[in-house]
Amino acid sequence: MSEPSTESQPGNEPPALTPTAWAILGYLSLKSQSGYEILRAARESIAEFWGVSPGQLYPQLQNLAELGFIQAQGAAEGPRAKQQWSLTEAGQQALQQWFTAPSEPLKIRDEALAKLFFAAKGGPAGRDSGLLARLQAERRRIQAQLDRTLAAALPDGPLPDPQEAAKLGAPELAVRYGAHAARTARHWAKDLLGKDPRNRAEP
Amino acid sequence: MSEPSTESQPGNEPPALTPTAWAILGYLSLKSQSGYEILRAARESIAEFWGVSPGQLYPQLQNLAELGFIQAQGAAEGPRAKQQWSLTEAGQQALQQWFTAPSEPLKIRDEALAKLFFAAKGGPAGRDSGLLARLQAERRRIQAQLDRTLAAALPDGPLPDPQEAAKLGAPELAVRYGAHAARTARHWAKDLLGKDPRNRAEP
DNA sequence: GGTTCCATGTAAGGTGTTACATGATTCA
DNA sequence: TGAATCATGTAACACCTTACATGGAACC
Repeated sequence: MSEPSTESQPGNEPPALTPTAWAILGYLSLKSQSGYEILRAARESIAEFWGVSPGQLYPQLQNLAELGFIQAQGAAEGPRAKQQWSLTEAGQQALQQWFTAPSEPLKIRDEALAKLFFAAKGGPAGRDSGLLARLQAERRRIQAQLDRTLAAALPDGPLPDPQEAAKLGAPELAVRYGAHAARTARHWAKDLLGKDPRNRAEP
Repeated sequence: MSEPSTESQPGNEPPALTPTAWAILGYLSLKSQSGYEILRAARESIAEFWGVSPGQLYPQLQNLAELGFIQAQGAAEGPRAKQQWSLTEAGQQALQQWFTAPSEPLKIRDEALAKLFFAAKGGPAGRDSGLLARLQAERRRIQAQLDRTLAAALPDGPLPDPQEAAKLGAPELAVRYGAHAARTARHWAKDLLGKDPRNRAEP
Protein backbone atom coordinates (compact mmCIF):
# COMPACT_ATOMS: atom_id res chain seq x y z
CA MET A 1 0.00 0.00 0.00
CA SER A 2 2.69 2.43 0.92
CA GLU A 3 4.74 1.58 -2.13
CA PRO A 4 4.47 4.38 -4.63
CA SER A 5 4.74 2.03 -7.56
CA THR A 6 5.31 -1.58 -8.36
CA GLU A 7 7.60 -0.68 -11.23
CA SER A 8 11.09 -1.65 -10.21
CA GLN A 9 13.09 1.45 -9.37
CA PRO A 10 16.81 2.01 -9.04
CA GLY A 11 16.70 1.94 -5.27
CA ASN A 12 14.74 -1.28 -4.98
CA GLU A 13 16.09 -4.53 -3.66
CA PRO A 14 17.42 -6.75 -6.40
CA PRO A 15 15.99 -10.27 -6.58
CA ALA A 16 17.99 -12.98 -4.79
CA LEU A 17 20.04 -14.67 -7.50
CA THR A 18 23.15 -16.77 -7.44
CA PRO A 19 26.51 -15.35 -8.52
CA THR A 20 26.37 -17.36 -11.70
CA ALA A 21 22.94 -15.93 -12.50
CA TRP A 22 24.24 -12.35 -12.21
CA ALA A 23 27.08 -13.20 -14.53
CA ILE A 24 24.57 -14.46 -17.07
CA LEU A 25 22.51 -11.28 -16.87
CA GLY A 26 25.67 -9.21 -17.10
CA TYR A 27 26.91 -10.93 -20.22
CA LEU A 28 23.50 -10.91 -21.89
CA SER A 29 23.33 -7.18 -21.25
CA LEU A 30 26.39 -6.82 -23.47
CA LYS A 31 24.91 -8.91 -26.26
CA SER A 32 22.57 -11.82 -26.90
CA GLN A 33 24.54 -15.04 -26.91
CA SER A 34 24.56 -18.71 -26.01
CA GLY A 35 25.49 -20.32 -22.73
CA TYR A 36 28.66 -21.66 -24.20
CA GLU A 37 29.74 -18.22 -25.34
CA ILE A 38 29.12 -16.91 -21.85
CA LEU A 39 31.29 -19.66 -20.44
CA ARG A 40 34.14 -18.81 -22.77
CA ALA A 41 33.84 -15.08 -22.21
CA ALA A 42 33.79 -15.55 -18.46
CA ARG A 43 36.89 -17.72 -18.58
CA GLU A 44 38.71 -14.93 -20.38
CA SER A 45 37.60 -12.03 -18.22
CA ILE A 46 35.92 -12.34 -14.85
CA ALA A 47 36.99 -15.87 -13.99
CA GLU A 48 39.64 -14.67 -11.55
CA PHE A 49 37.18 -13.00 -9.25
CA TRP A 50 33.82 -14.39 -10.34
CA GLY A 51 33.96 -18.06 -11.22
CA VAL A 52 31.43 -19.46 -13.65
CA SER A 53 31.21 -23.22 -14.19
CA PRO A 54 28.99 -25.24 -16.54
CA GLY A 55 27.41 -27.18 -13.71
CA GLN A 56 25.93 -23.92 -12.46
CA LEU A 57 25.46 -22.08 -15.71
CA TYR A 58 23.02 -24.32 -17.54
CA PRO A 59 20.57 -24.84 -14.68
CA GLN A 60 20.65 -21.11 -14.04
CA LEU A 61 19.78 -20.36 -17.65
CA GLN A 62 16.60 -22.41 -17.20
CA ASN A 63 15.93 -20.75 -13.87
CA LEU A 64 16.34 -17.22 -15.22
CA ALA A 65 14.08 -18.05 -18.16
CA GLU A 66 11.37 -19.22 -15.77
CA LEU A 67 11.75 -16.01 -13.79
CA GLY A 68 11.33 -14.02 -16.99
CA PHE A 69 14.73 -12.32 -16.84
CA ILE A 70 16.00 -13.89 -20.03
CA GLN A 71 14.36 -15.52 -23.02
CA ALA A 72 15.38 -17.97 -25.71
CA GLN A 73 15.99 -16.31 -29.05
CA GLY A 74 14.40 -18.92 -31.30
CA ALA A 75 12.49 -22.07 -30.52
CA ALA A 76 14.96 -24.76 -29.56
CA GLU A 77 15.62 -27.03 -32.52
CA GLY A 78 16.53 -30.49 -31.39
CA PRO A 79 17.40 -31.53 -27.86
CA ARG A 80 20.93 -30.13 -27.77
CA ALA A 81 21.02 -27.54 -30.49
CA LYS A 82 22.79 -24.26 -29.88
CA GLN A 83 20.49 -21.85 -28.10
CA GLN A 84 20.76 -18.06 -28.11
CA TRP A 85 19.52 -16.12 -25.11
CA SER A 86 18.65 -12.47 -24.69
CA LEU A 87 17.93 -10.21 -21.75
CA THR A 88 14.33 -9.17 -21.13
CA GLU A 89 13.18 -5.80 -19.86
CA ALA A 90 12.73 -7.32 -16.40
CA GLY A 91 16.24 -8.76 -16.58
CA GLN A 92 17.67 -5.37 -17.44
CA GLN A 93 15.90 -3.82 -14.48
CA ALA A 94 17.12 -6.55 -12.14
CA LEU A 95 20.68 -5.94 -13.31
CA GLN A 96 20.40 -2.22 -12.62
CA GLN A 97 19.08 -2.96 -9.14
CA TRP A 98 22.00 -5.29 -8.57
CA PHE A 99 24.45 -2.55 -9.55
CA THR A 100 22.85 -0.20 -7.08
CA ALA A 101 22.61 -2.58 -4.14
CA PRO A 102 25.44 -2.98 -1.60
CA SER A 103 27.84 -5.78 -2.44
CA GLU A 104 28.72 -8.95 -0.64
CA PRO A 105 31.99 -8.71 1.23
CA LEU A 106 35.07 -9.89 -0.59
CA LYS A 107 35.79 -13.58 -0.15
CA ILE A 108 39.28 -14.95 -0.48
CA ARG A 109 40.71 -18.45 -0.17
CA ASP A 110 44.49 -18.18 -0.30
CA GLU A 111 46.37 -21.33 0.57
CA ALA A 112 49.83 -19.87 0.11
CA LEU A 113 48.99 -17.10 2.55
CA ALA A 114 47.71 -19.59 5.11
CA LYS A 115 50.92 -21.58 4.89
CA LEU A 116 52.97 -18.43 5.25
CA PHE A 117 50.98 -17.52 8.32
CA PHE A 118 51.47 -20.82 10.12
CA ALA A 119 55.04 -21.36 9.00
CA ALA A 120 56.04 -17.91 10.22
CA LYS A 121 54.19 -18.30 13.50
CA GLY A 122 55.45 -21.78 14.16
CA GLY A 123 58.73 -22.91 15.59
CA PRO A 124 62.09 -22.28 13.91
CA ALA A 125 61.54 -25.49 11.91
CA GLY A 126 59.25 -23.51 9.66
CA ARG A 127 61.86 -20.86 9.04
CA ASP A 128 64.58 -23.32 8.22
CA SER A 129 65.73 -24.49 4.83
CA GLY A 130 64.35 -21.67 2.73
CA LEU A 131 60.75 -22.57 3.40
CA LEU A 132 59.71 -19.01 4.09
CA ALA A 133 61.57 -17.80 1.03
CA ARG A 134 59.78 -20.30 -1.15
CA LEU A 135 56.42 -19.39 0.31
CA GLN A 136 57.15 -15.75 -0.38
CA ALA A 137 57.99 -16.62 -3.94
CA GLU A 138 54.62 -18.29 -4.22
CA ARG A 139 53.07 -15.14 -2.86
CA ARG A 140 54.66 -13.18 -5.69
CA ARG A 141 52.90 -15.46 -8.14
CA ILE A 142 49.62 -14.84 -6.31
CA GLN A 143 50.19 -11.12 -6.41
CA ALA A 144 50.58 -11.31 -10.17
CA GLN A 145 47.22 -12.98 -10.30
CA LEU A 146 45.72 -10.16 -8.26
CA ASP A 147 47.12 -7.77 -10.82
CA ARG A 148 45.41 -9.68 -13.58
CA THR A 149 42.21 -9.64 -11.58
CA LEU A 150 42.23 -5.89 -11.20
CA ALA A 151 43.22 -5.45 -14.82
CA ALA A 152 40.14 -7.41 -15.83
CA ALA A 153 37.90 -5.01 -13.95
CA LEU A 154 39.63 -1.89 -15.19
CA PRO A 155 39.67 -2.75 -18.87
CA ASP A 156 41.07 -0.58 -21.59
CA GLY A 157 37.74 0.45 -22.97
CA PRO A 158 35.43 2.54 -20.80
CA LEU A 159 37.34 4.70 -18.37
CA PRO A 160 36.68 5.49 -14.77
CA ASP A 161 37.14 9.19 -14.19
CA PRO A 162 40.80 9.94 -13.40
CA GLN A 163 39.94 12.32 -10.59
CA GLU A 164 37.75 9.68 -8.99
CA ALA A 165 40.42 7.04 -9.34
CA ALA A 166 43.10 9.30 -7.92
CA LYS A 167 41.04 9.73 -4.79
CA LEU A 168 40.85 6.00 -4.13
CA GLY A 169 43.71 6.15 -1.69
CA ALA A 170 44.83 2.57 -1.76
CA PRO A 171 48.31 2.67 -3.23
CA GLU A 172 47.89 -0.56 -5.11
CA LEU A 173 44.80 0.59 -6.92
CA ALA A 174 46.47 3.87 -7.73
CA VAL A 175 49.42 2.11 -9.26
CA ARG A 176 47.05 -0.08 -11.20
CA TYR A 177 45.20 2.93 -12.42
CA GLY A 178 48.43 4.44 -13.63
CA ALA A 179 49.22 1.37 -15.66
CA HIS A 180 45.71 1.34 -16.98
CA ALA A 181 45.83 4.97 -17.99
CA ALA A 182 49.11 4.41 -19.79
CA ARG A 183 47.73 1.47 -21.65
CA THR A 184 44.63 3.37 -22.62
CA ALA A 185 46.71 6.27 -23.85
CA ARG A 186 48.61 3.88 -26.09
CA HIS A 187 45.36 2.59 -27.49
CA TRP A 188 44.09 6.09 -28.12
CA ALA A 189 47.27 6.97 -29.89
CA LYS A 190 47.11 3.83 -31.95
CA ASP A 191 43.53 4.52 -32.98
CA LEU A 192 44.24 8.11 -33.90
CA LEU A 193 47.38 7.32 -35.83
CA GLY A 194 45.70 4.40 -37.52
CA LYS A 195 43.31 6.75 -39.25
CA ASP A 196 46.12 8.53 -40.98
CA PRO A 197 47.88 6.33 -43.57
CA ARG A 198 51.11 8.26 -43.10
CA ASN A 199 51.57 6.77 -39.64
CA ARG A 200 51.08 3.12 -40.42
CA ALA A 201 54.61 2.16 -39.43
CA GLU A 202 54.13 3.35 -35.87
CA PRO A 203 52.90 0.60 -33.50
CA MET B 1 60.79 -50.92 -3.51
CA SER B 2 62.39 -47.83 -4.89
CA GLU B 3 61.30 -45.71 -1.96
CA PRO B 4 64.24 -45.22 0.38
CA SER B 5 62.01 -45.07 3.43
CA THR B 6 58.37 -45.07 4.46
CA GLU B 7 58.99 -42.34 6.99
CA SER B 8 57.27 -39.23 5.73
CA GLN B 9 59.79 -36.84 4.30
CA PRO B 10 59.65 -33.14 3.51
CA GLY B 11 59.18 -33.76 -0.18
CA ASN B 12 56.32 -36.21 0.18
CA GLU B 13 52.76 -35.55 -0.82
CA PRO B 14 50.68 -34.22 2.04
CA PRO B 15 47.49 -36.13 2.84
CA ALA B 16 44.30 -34.81 1.22
CA LEU B 17 42.61 -32.73 3.88
CA THR B 18 40.03 -29.97 3.77
CA PRO B 19 41.01 -26.33 4.28
CA THR B 20 39.42 -26.37 7.71
CA ALA B 21 41.48 -29.41 8.66
CA TRP B 22 44.73 -27.65 7.75
CA ALA B 23 43.71 -24.70 9.87
CA ILE B 24 43.19 -27.03 12.81
CA LEU B 25 46.61 -28.60 12.39
CA GLY B 26 48.13 -25.16 12.01
CA TYR B 27 46.62 -23.81 15.19
CA LEU B 28 47.39 -26.95 17.19
CA SER B 29 51.00 -26.64 16.05
CA LEU B 30 51.11 -23.32 17.90
CA LYS B 31 49.64 -24.72 21.09
CA SER B 32 47.24 -27.37 22.34
CA GLN B 33 43.77 -25.92 22.58
CA SER B 34 40.07 -26.55 22.20
CA GLY B 35 37.95 -26.30 19.08
CA TYR B 36 36.30 -23.18 20.37
CA GLU B 37 39.64 -21.48 20.92
CA ILE B 38 40.61 -22.34 17.36
CA LEU B 39 37.40 -20.79 16.13
CA ARG B 40 38.04 -17.57 17.99
CA ALA B 41 41.68 -17.39 16.98
CA ALA B 42 40.78 -17.96 13.35
CA ARG B 43 38.17 -15.23 13.44
CA GLU B 44 40.80 -12.80 14.64
CA SER B 45 43.57 -13.74 12.24
CA ILE B 46 43.17 -15.87 9.15
CA ALA B 47 39.43 -15.43 8.66
CA GLU B 48 39.88 -12.96 5.80
CA PHE B 49 41.67 -15.42 3.58
CA TRP B 50 40.99 -18.78 5.19
CA GLY B 51 37.46 -19.08 6.54
CA VAL B 52 36.76 -21.46 9.39
CA SER B 53 33.20 -22.16 10.46
CA PRO B 54 31.84 -24.34 13.28
CA GLY B 55 29.88 -26.54 10.91
CA GLN B 56 33.15 -27.69 9.41
CA LEU B 57 35.43 -27.46 12.41
CA TYR B 58 33.85 -29.95 14.78
CA PRO B 59 33.40 -32.78 12.29
CA GLN B 60 36.97 -32.25 11.14
CA LEU B 61 38.26 -32.54 14.70
CA GLN B 62 36.73 -36.01 14.86
CA ASN B 63 38.07 -36.83 11.42
CA LEU B 64 41.62 -35.74 12.23
CA ALA B 65 41.52 -37.72 15.47
CA GLU B 66 40.53 -40.85 13.57
CA LEU B 67 43.39 -40.25 11.15
CA GLY B 68 45.78 -39.97 14.07
CA PHE B 69 46.88 -36.39 13.32
CA ILE B 70 45.51 -34.98 16.57
CA GLN B 71 44.52 -36.47 19.89
CA ALA B 72 42.25 -35.51 22.77
CA GLN B 73 44.17 -34.22 25.76
CA GLY B 74 42.15 -35.90 28.53
CA ALA B 75 39.26 -38.33 28.40
CA ALA B 76 36.09 -36.47 27.52
CA GLU B 77 34.12 -35.73 30.68
CA GLY B 78 30.42 -35.47 29.95
CA PRO B 79 28.84 -35.23 26.53
CA ARG B 80 29.64 -31.60 25.86
CA ALA B 81 32.51 -30.81 28.15
CA LYS B 82 35.38 -28.67 26.95
CA GLN B 83 37.92 -30.77 25.10
CA GLN B 84 41.57 -29.93 24.57
CA TRP B 85 43.32 -31.22 21.48
CA SER B 86 46.99 -31.59 20.66
CA LEU B 87 48.98 -32.33 17.54
CA THR B 88 50.53 -35.78 17.17
CA GLU B 89 53.86 -36.55 15.60
CA ALA B 90 52.05 -37.64 12.44
CA GLY B 91 50.08 -34.40 12.43
CA GLN B 92 53.27 -32.37 12.69
CA GLN B 93 54.72 -34.25 9.74
CA ALA B 94 51.59 -33.75 7.68
CA LEU B 95 51.74 -30.04 8.37
CA GLN B 96 55.35 -29.85 7.23
CA GLN B 97 54.44 -31.70 4.05
CA TRP B 98 51.61 -29.25 3.47
CA PHE B 99 54.01 -26.31 3.82
CA THR B 100 56.31 -27.83 1.25
CA ALA B 101 53.69 -28.80 -1.31
CA PRO B 102 52.53 -26.40 -4.05
CA SER B 103 49.49 -24.36 -3.11
CA GLU B 104 46.03 -24.22 -4.56
CA PRO B 105 45.56 -21.18 -6.76
CA LEU B 106 44.10 -18.10 -5.15
CA LYS B 107 40.33 -17.99 -5.19
CA ILE B 108 38.45 -14.73 -5.08
CA ARG B 109 34.76 -13.90 -5.10
CA ASP B 110 34.41 -10.13 -5.41
CA GLU B 111 30.93 -8.88 -6.10
CA ALA B 112 31.83 -5.20 -6.21
CA LEU B 113 34.42 -5.93 -8.87
CA ALA B 114 31.93 -7.90 -10.94
CA LYS B 115 29.47 -5.01 -10.83
CA LEU B 116 32.17 -2.57 -11.81
CA PHE B 117 33.09 -4.80 -14.73
CA PHE B 118 29.59 -5.06 -16.15
CA ALA B 119 28.59 -1.49 -15.40
CA ALA B 120 31.69 -0.16 -17.14
CA LYS B 121 31.28 -2.49 -20.11
CA GLY B 122 27.58 -1.86 -20.49
CA GLY B 123 25.81 1.01 -22.14
CA PRO B 124 26.04 4.58 -20.91
CA ALA B 125 23.19 3.82 -18.53
CA GLY B 126 25.73 2.20 -16.27
CA ARG B 127 27.93 5.24 -16.26
CA ASP B 128 25.13 7.64 -15.42
CA SER B 129 24.17 8.98 -12.04
CA GLY B 130 27.40 8.39 -10.20
CA LEU B 131 27.03 4.64 -10.34
CA LEU B 132 30.63 4.07 -11.34
CA ALA B 133 31.83 6.47 -8.68
CA ARG B 134 29.89 4.60 -6.03
CA LEU B 135 31.19 1.28 -7.22
CA GLN B 136 34.72 2.64 -7.06
CA ALA B 137 34.09 3.79 -3.52
CA GLU B 138 33.04 0.26 -2.68
CA ARG B 139 36.27 -0.93 -4.21
CA ARG B 140 38.20 1.29 -1.84
CA ARG B 141 36.52 -0.51 1.04
CA ILE B 142 37.49 -3.85 -0.50
CA GLN B 143 41.06 -2.70 -0.90
CA ALA B 144 41.16 -1.87 2.79
CA GLN B 145 40.09 -5.42 3.48
CA LEU B 146 42.88 -6.72 1.28
CA ASP B 147 45.29 -4.67 3.36
CA ARG B 148 43.98 -6.31 6.50
CA THR B 149 44.33 -9.68 4.84
CA LEU B 150 47.96 -9.14 4.00
CA ALA B 151 48.63 -7.67 7.43
CA ALA B 152 47.35 -10.88 8.96
CA ALA B 153 49.86 -12.91 6.99
CA LEU B 154 52.76 -10.57 7.67
CA PRO B 155 52.29 -10.23 11.41
CA ASP B 156 54.41 -8.17 13.69
CA GLY B 157 56.09 -11.11 15.27
CA PRO B 158 58.36 -13.30 13.16
CA LEU B 159 59.79 -11.37 10.27
CA PRO B 160 60.32 -12.35 6.70
CA ASP B 161 63.81 -11.36 5.67
CA PRO B 162 63.80 -7.73 4.44
CA GLN B 163 66.03 -8.53 1.50
CA GLU B 164 63.70 -11.30 0.42
CA ALA B 165 60.65 -9.07 0.75
CA ALA B 166 62.30 -6.27 -1.18
CA LYS B 167 62.82 -8.63 -4.09
CA LEU B 168 59.14 -9.52 -4.32
CA GLY B 169 58.62 -7.02 -7.08
CA ALA B 170 54.90 -6.49 -6.74
CA PRO B 171 54.54 -2.86 -5.67
CA GLU B 172 51.61 -3.54 -3.42
CA LEU B 173 53.45 -6.13 -1.37
CA ALA B 174 56.45 -3.86 -1.14
CA VAL B 175 54.34 -1.05 0.23
CA ARG B 176 52.77 -3.45 2.65
CA TYR B 177 56.16 -4.63 3.74
CA GLY B 178 57.16 -1.07 4.44
CA ALA B 179 54.16 -0.55 6.67
CA HIS B 180 54.85 -3.81 8.37
CA ALA B 181 58.47 -2.96 8.97
CA ALA B 182 57.49 0.38 10.46
CA ARG B 183 54.98 -1.24 12.74
CA THR B 184 57.49 -3.84 13.83
CA ALA B 185 60.05 -1.16 14.53
CA ARG B 186 57.54 0.59 16.78
CA HIS B 187 56.95 -2.64 18.65
CA TRP B 188 60.65 -3.23 19.05
CA ALA B 189 61.13 0.27 20.35
CA LYS B 190 58.24 -0.16 22.73
CA ASP B 191 59.66 -3.39 24.07
CA LEU B 192 63.13 -1.96 24.53
CA LEU B 193 61.93 1.22 26.12
CA GLY B 194 59.54 -0.69 28.32
CA LYS B 195 62.44 -2.40 30.05
CA ASP B 196 63.75 0.91 31.25
CA PRO B 197 61.45 2.59 33.80
CA ARG B 198 62.65 6.04 32.75
CA ASN B 199 60.83 5.70 29.40
CA ARG B 200 57.42 4.64 30.57
CA ALA B 201 55.71 7.77 29.29
CA GLU B 202 56.67 7.04 25.71
CA PRO B 203 54.02 5.08 23.79
C1' DG C 1 17.29 -20.50 40.48
C1' DG C 2 17.91 -17.88 36.45
C1' DT C 3 20.66 -15.59 33.06
C1' DT C 4 24.63 -15.26 30.43
C1' DC C 5 28.38 -16.86 28.16
C1' DC C 6 31.28 -20.85 26.94
C1' DA C 7 31.48 -24.98 24.12
C1' DT C 8 30.26 -28.76 21.28
C1' DG C 9 27.59 -30.57 17.93
C1' DT C 10 23.99 -31.20 14.00
C1' DA C 11 20.87 -30.24 10.20
C1' DA C 12 19.58 -27.92 6.11
C1' DG C 13 20.45 -25.54 2.23
C1' DG C 14 23.33 -23.23 -1.01
C1' DT C 15 27.30 -22.94 -3.96
C1' DG C 16 30.70 -24.65 -6.63
C1' DT C 17 33.76 -27.94 -9.30
C1' DT C 18 34.77 -31.96 -11.80
C1' DA C 19 33.82 -35.49 -14.70
C1' DC C 20 31.06 -37.53 -17.58
C1' DA C 21 27.22 -38.27 -21.02
C1' DT C 22 24.99 -36.91 -25.05
C1' DG C 23 23.89 -34.73 -29.25
C1' DA C 24 25.12 -31.37 -33.12
C1' DT C 25 28.42 -29.63 -36.47
C1' DT C 26 32.34 -29.38 -39.21
C1' DC C 27 35.89 -30.89 -41.89
C1' DA C 28 39.00 -34.24 -43.77
C1' DT D 1 32.23 -42.10 -42.52
C1' DG D 2 35.02 -40.89 -38.86
C1' DA D 3 37.30 -37.67 -35.76
C1' DA D 4 37.49 -33.46 -33.56
C1' DT D 5 35.21 -29.79 -31.71
C1' DC D 6 31.18 -27.28 -30.28
C1' DA D 7 27.38 -27.20 -27.07
C1' DT D 8 24.17 -28.56 -23.65
C1' DG D 9 23.10 -31.03 -19.82
C1' DT D 10 23.56 -34.03 -15.45
C1' DA D 11 25.38 -36.48 -11.49
C1' DA D 12 28.40 -36.82 -7.74
C1' DC D 13 30.77 -34.86 -4.52
C1' DA D 14 33.22 -31.31 -1.67
C1' DC D 15 32.84 -27.40 0.97
C1' DC D 16 30.78 -23.64 3.34
C1' DT D 17 27.49 -20.92 6.13
C1' DT D 18 23.71 -20.28 8.97
C1' DA D 19 20.78 -21.44 12.32
C1' DC D 20 19.61 -24.11 15.73
C1' DA D 21 19.93 -27.56 19.65
C1' DT D 22 22.12 -29.01 23.71
C1' DG D 23 24.70 -28.97 27.79
C1' DG D 24 28.23 -26.98 31.22
C1' DA D 25 30.10 -23.16 34.05
C1' DA D 26 30.02 -18.83 36.23
C1' DC D 27 27.91 -15.20 38.31
C1' DC D 28 24.32 -12.64 40.43
